[in-house]
Amino acid sequence: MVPAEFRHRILVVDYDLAATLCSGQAFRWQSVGSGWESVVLGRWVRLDAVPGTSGSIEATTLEPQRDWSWLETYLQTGVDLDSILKTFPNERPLNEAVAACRGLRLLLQDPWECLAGFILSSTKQIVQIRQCMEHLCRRLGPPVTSPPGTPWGFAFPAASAVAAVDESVLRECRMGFRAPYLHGAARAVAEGRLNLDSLRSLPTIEARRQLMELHGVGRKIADCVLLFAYGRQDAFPADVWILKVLRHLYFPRRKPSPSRLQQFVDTHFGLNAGYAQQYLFHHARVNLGTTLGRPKPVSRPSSRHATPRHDPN
DNA sequence: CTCCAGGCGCCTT
DNA sequence: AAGGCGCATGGA
Repeated sequence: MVPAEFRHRILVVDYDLAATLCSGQAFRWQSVGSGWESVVLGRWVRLDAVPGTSGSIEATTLEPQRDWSWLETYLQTGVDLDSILKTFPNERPLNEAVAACRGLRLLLQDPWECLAGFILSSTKQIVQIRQCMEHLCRRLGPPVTSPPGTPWGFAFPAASAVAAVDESVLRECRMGFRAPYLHGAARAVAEGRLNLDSLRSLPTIEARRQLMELHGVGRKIADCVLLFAYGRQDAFPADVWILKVLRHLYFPRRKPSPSRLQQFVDTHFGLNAGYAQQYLFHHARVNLGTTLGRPKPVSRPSSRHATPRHDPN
C-alpha cells in the first residue's frame, strides 16, 4: 500500500539544492527524478526545487509533521547567504568560485551521523563512502516508512547500535581498516565518554580537541564535523584536495608546507572560512577537475531518466 | 592488470 | 617538526 504524503513549502533565496546536496558534505542524498531523497533524522524525506519566481523548496514526508523546524534547521534555509558572502576576502579565486556556485549552502547535520560518515571517508572516494553508509544503515539502522521500491529504507543507526555489534559486522559493511575507528567512536558515544550534545556549548578549540581524542579522528575529520554538524563556520577542513586547490590558486610558484597552508587558511578567509572552503572545494571539483590533475571526480546528478540504484546486498 | 581514493597513526630522521 | 608508509576495498 502506498503511504500518505505530507507536504511543506519552504521559501528560499539563493539556494542551489542540487549543489548543496551533492557537494560532499552529506552522503545519503540520492537524485530521484527531478528531486532528491534521503532519510534525515529518522524520517524519509523528498525535496524538490520548485521552479518559479522566487525560489522555494517543497518537502514531502510520509508521516505528518507537527512542525518542520527540524528540516529547516538541517537545510539552513533561514541563513542569509549574502551576509556570509560579504565577509569573504575580496580576491579573484574566491570570487570566481562564488560566481560559479551561487546558492551553494552548508547543511547542519546530525553530529553522530556526520562523525561516522567522515570517519569512513578517509582514503575513500565519495561513491564508496555512500555505499559504505548504506551497508551500515541496512545492517544496523531502524527501518523507516518509505515509498515502495526506494533504496532509502533505513535510518542511520544510533551509536549504541553500532557499539553493540562485533567489529566484524562493520567489516562486512566494507569499512576495512576504518572499522575499529568507527567502533571505537560508537563506544565512546554510547558509553558517554564523548557527549556529542555537550560539544554544542564548547568553544570550537575545545570541541575539536575532544573529537580528536577519538582514534581515527584527526584535524581534518574533526573540522568536517565542526563545520557540517555544529555550524562552526570558521572551521576549514583541509583535505588533500582542497590543499591542492589552494596551492594551485594562491601559491602557484611556491611550494608551501602543509602547516604554512593551514596558517594561511586560518588567517585569510575570515569568520566564514568554512563556507569559503565549500565554495572552493565544490567549484574545483565541478569545474577544475582536469586542470588539477584528476579526471572529473563528480558524477553529475543524473537526469530524470535515471533509475535509483539498489545495493547488491 | 595497476593505481589511488575528502586521512590517520605510527615510525623514522 | 617534518616526512614516509601501511592500512582495506573497489572504482577507474
